[in-house]
Amino acid sequence: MTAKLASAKSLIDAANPLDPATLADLPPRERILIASRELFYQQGIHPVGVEAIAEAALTNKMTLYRHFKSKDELIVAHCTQLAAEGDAVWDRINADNPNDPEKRLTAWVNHVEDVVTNRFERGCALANAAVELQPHHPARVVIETYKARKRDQLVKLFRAAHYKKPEMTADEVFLLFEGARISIQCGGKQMALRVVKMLRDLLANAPRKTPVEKR
Amino acid sequence: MTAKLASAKSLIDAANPLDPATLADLPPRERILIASRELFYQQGIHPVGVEAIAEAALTNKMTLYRHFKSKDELIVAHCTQLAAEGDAVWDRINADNPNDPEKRLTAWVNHVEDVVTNRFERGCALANAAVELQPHHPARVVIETYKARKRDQLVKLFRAAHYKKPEMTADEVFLLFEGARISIQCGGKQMALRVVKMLRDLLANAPRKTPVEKR
DNA sequence: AGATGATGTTACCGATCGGTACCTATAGCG
DNA sequence: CGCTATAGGTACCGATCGGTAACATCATCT
Repeated sequence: MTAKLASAKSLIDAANPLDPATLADLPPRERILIASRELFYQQGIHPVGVEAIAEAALTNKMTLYRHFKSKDELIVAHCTQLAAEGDAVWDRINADNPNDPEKRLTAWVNHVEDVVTNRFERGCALANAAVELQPHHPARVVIETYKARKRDQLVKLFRAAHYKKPEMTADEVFLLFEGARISIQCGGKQMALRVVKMLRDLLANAPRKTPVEKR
Repeated sequence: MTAKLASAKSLIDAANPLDPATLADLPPRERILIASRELFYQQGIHPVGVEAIAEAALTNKMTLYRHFKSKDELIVAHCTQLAAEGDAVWDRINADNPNDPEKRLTAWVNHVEDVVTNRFERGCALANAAVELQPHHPARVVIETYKARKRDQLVKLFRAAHYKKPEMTADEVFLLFEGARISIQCGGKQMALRVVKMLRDLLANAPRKTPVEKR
């Protein structure tokens, strides 16, 4: 058990989502999506068969195909679910820090710290899916619009915080985060951890229109 | 044809590597590795069968298995080849700019510009492979040592150029590049292009031990 | 010419894949 | 009770996968 327990309030539940007790009372479609998220993330999309997903979801292949016309459609639903969860994290950051771009930014960095330290040993599930899926796969547009939305949200936040170059700063922050998550899988766990300090330095030192009072 | 022709001297040949005339006089093992590089990059590793590789290499499955004991061993050789090619690019940058860390840095950024603009629509082939392969796959260590070597080479270069924080600056540059390449596949082509300006700004503005004269 | 080793060709194996047909069991509801 | 819709179970299909056996072909070297 390397992860510190209760290190910081996390924005994502960490209980084993494949625990039978956790799944028991959920409808089949939700169980299938939970199982997909777990298996796809751990093993990738192509190596995981629909039968394995059905078993992990405590059901069978026929029920799976009653809810999803094909594996490709399941993949789209899976990516849509991941995007919705990412949006929910962002919404919660905003709701917890109403009308305060400054605190929202630091809350987002804290979330990044949580992500690269305690969770997601295989990086960003949506980026991984984009790597595995051909450019014409219908799930790709879900991923691309999600990533574009994340970047735009960061731009607006930096603009609200009166940074001089909100687009530029958002792009830097965005790319550093993406780079850190892909590097986790390329052995750069230590480097991925250093991204948190980089982000905090960047937020503190990037030029602003009006200087911010020290806290 | 969007790519500018002869935009800048590229460090990588761009001729179609699967052209029969290109392959004709090469020994089977090299043809197989060339075909693997192309097919694995365009379609990913898992979706590409050994038969398809053999056909693209103008040979057959038996000859492939005479040179590689298994598909996994071929994958390892494929990743080793990619790492060697990446090292060759770096060596050439160094050889073209002897004993001049400053010019080496700008040459490296020019290479990055070439990569994100004219080539590699599917990002870094080694990072993609890491995404597809399970953590225990023997090719993963090849990828991880390569990525660590790249980062260390950047650190040494920034140290030679008398940057105040060579590790920190190298990490930033490395993560920005990695983030840009993974973002290419997530629809962020435009953002990936902006990474060049970020890198040039970063090189120009990161603190140094001794200021550099204007050119 | 003869021998040798690498390569090309075809056919095949067992396993697994995505997807479907068919039937049973169960739960809600009148 | 009986009706209906959903879910579980089993068996199966055609296609493809990684990998192998056996044989034909070819170039090379002595």
